Amino acid sequence: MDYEKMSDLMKVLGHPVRLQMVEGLIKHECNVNKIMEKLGIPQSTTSQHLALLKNKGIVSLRKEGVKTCYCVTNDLVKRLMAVLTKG
Amino acid sequence: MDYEKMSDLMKVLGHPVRLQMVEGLIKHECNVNKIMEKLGIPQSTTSQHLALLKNKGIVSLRKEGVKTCYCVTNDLVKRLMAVLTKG
DNA sequence: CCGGCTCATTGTAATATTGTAATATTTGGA
DNA sequence: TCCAAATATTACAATATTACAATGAGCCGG
Repeated sequence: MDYEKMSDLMKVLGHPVRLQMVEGLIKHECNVNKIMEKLGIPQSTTSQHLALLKNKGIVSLRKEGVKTCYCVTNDLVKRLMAVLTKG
Repeated sequence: MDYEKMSDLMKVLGHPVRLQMVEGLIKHECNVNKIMEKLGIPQSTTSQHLALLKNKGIVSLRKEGVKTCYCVTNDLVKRLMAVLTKG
């Protein structure tokens, strides 16, 4: 087991906003505006968290005109979230 | 789902040393000296990480004379680690 | 009671994370 | 081309985390 890599993954999930983002983006993809409205946080903060999730390979994005739609594409993260929501 | 609580849990696992500690302490309980030798880190550092794991309800301890034996008692964490080691 | 062994706590410097405002970029329509 | 909406990036202050040495505290054998 690669502790650096795995702990890095856990660290990204170790923030309430990102955890909520990930939970929502597993259910359905969503653009930045919707996410920031849903979570009630500023646009730059939303964008930064999403950038982090993207860089860690947790979410992927799809451009739809001027909008950017994010969704979770990481299977390991999906399995981890399943454990969290059941427990 | 309590995002604060769950992200807090993930954050604790978001450190390579603690992740390795938890993985080991699921398999068998261990005292501080053994842990620090195994991981090759100073005693105070070891003790601090263990204190954090204890405060977050991830590990429990048992005094055995002058030694302190730690082990993982948190089922949710055990399930999360199972996902990490399989994936 | 003194010694050493085991572990916990504290102090502190270095580093990382976070939140926000300000600014830049990209895109599509008039 | 010019504008506005949507998103990304940057800069920076505030805060949190981290590692380690030093010190403190508890337990036992002699």
